[in-house]
Amino acid sequence: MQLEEAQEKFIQSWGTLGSHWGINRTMAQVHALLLVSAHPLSAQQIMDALKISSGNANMNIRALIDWGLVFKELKPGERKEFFVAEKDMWEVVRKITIQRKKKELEPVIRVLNEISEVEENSPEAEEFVKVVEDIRTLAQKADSTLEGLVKSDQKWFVGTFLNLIK
Amino acid sequence: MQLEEAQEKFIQSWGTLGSHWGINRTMAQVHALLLVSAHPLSAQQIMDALKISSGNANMNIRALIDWGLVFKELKPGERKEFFVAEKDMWEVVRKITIQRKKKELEPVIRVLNEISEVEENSPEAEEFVKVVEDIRTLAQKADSTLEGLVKSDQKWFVGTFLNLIK
DNA sequence: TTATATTTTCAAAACCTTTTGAAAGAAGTA
DNA sequence: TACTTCTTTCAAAAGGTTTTGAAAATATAA
Repeated sequence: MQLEEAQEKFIQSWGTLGSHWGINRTMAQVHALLLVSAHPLSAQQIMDALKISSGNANMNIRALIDWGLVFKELKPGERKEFFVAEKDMWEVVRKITIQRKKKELEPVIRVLNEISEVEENSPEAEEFVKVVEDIRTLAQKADSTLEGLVKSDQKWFVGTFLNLIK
Repeated sequence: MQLEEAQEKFIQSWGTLGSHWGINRTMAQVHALLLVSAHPLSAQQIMDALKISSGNANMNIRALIDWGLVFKELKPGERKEFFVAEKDMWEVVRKITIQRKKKELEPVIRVLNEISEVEENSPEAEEFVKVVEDIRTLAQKADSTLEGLVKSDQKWFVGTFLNLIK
């Protein structure tokens, strides 16, 4: 397979994966493009490569920067900005985990805490509390696990931790 | 807080979480409704409770059954079908993991395997292969981890495993 | 068989998210 | 200052997904 074809496939595939992961398709494609680029790219180059508008490019580049997945790079003498991707995949996983934990898991845990204080004055209410407590336990465990993952380093995770689970 | 208000909040919250997890909002709400119902519900009761159409209810109930998150229950003497949710949260997590692994992770791994066979006849191609290999390693580790999670039982996971990561 | 209850299908409508591109803004240059 | 280049904004358009509800299909009972 030739390089260009492989890059194309990678960008498409990463875009699809991203769209299942709270990262929109284009955002993931921009990230993929920067991942496989040997050099930093300008907004214009990204627009051309992915055939997207300036507004779209700008919006998604900014979002990627917010997530910490892409960095600005200024070249001396050049007015325009260039962009590079975070290439350490462990960092990428960590940063996506941080965002999703904050946006998804934490709000649910807050609601679960709230509603587990329902008055247990009927069999239905007792049953309800049981279900909610069960979910809350699991959600808090998941939260700790992700917190641990975010804090751990890759060597330990891949080297030690994964051997335990298999 | 009163039971009804708490149930309402739970259903909304579960719906929001679901929509970030490859389960559409209504599908997650149906699941939530069944989770907090003390008794099996008919399609009509689900339609009334969530104020959704018959088509919508039917479609999402069927999807939940496909995922193994909801079961049909037939009552003697009753023509209509009743539905109950899988209430073991560990099973719920397992079943969602199975689906998402199959639909998202596995296809990406297939593409990564394919494109890592690109001809390494330039520095760009070598760089590309390095990035792809890196991702492939992580993806395969993630796959093993999830496979392990799917096969492990909750007691071990929550009791032993989680203490290691904190 | 016919009548009735229930489930399923699917095209159209509603809804939500993403993308576009023109215009405005910002920043450097002459 | 005015000019050029690049970035950002945002209302409208496009695109995608979900929902509706009438009609068709299915199942049971009489």
